[in-house]
Amino acid sequence: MDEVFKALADSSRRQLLDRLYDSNGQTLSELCEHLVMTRQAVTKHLRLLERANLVVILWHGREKLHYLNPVPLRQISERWIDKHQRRIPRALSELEEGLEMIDLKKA
Amino acid sequence: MDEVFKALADSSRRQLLDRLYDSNGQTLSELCEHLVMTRQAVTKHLRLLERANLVVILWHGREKLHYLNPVPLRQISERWIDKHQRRIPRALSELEEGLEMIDLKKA
DNA sequence: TTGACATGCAACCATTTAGTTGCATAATCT
DNA sequence: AGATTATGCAACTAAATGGTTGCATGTCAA
Repeated sequence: MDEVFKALADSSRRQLLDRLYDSNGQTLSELCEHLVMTRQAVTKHLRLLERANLVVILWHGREKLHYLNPVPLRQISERWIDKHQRRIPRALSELEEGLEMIDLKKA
Repeated sequence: MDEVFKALADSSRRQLLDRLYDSNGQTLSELCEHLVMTRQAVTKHLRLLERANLVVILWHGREKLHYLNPVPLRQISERWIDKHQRRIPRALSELEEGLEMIDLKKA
């Protein structure tokens, strides 16, 4: 799970995922086209995404095709994010309690 | 949104959020108790969480109380993660297409 | 009022990260 | 076969990150 969070931490990498979302199965060169950095930098980002299993690679001759794998995203949602999200009302009421407690002391 | 993803990238910080999930409104010292690093390191992590608005701080005398704020998590879910998650079936069929395309060429 | 406790601030350090440049290799096209 | 294209690999650099230590400050309690 750590690798997925780490992979998502960089906005260039999230951008790459977004570009694959728009058009899946792009080659490395295609992914580089609208980006400012060098191809080698993009390669490194994609390698991280691949390690985190967020992107799957298919070789087609000398071309490297990149496909999204949305499963790890579902996993971090299910295992972590949803848990915290479900507690929004409770967290807010606890914060309110905290505020009251402080004000009581002050009064 | 970037700050939230960055904040979540570190496992110590996710752990801190988990500890607040178990018991909201803890002081800095309390949060330090079961961790291996120094108080100052924890402070830095909490500062990042605060900047990302994942944690809200209430001062109570000399004590700093930390409360969860689950809203940013909901936001990154709504604005980013859900979008990608919703496309699981499509992403998988695109990957399949890719595989077929390659196999066709080979045959 | 003095001592203990909760926290902040600053300087420093090692590692990781995000990027670069330069060169090598392999597939494709003419 | 030769030129072009798609990619990989390695070495290097600057900046960010995660951690430390040492000392300062403010609050509480005896």
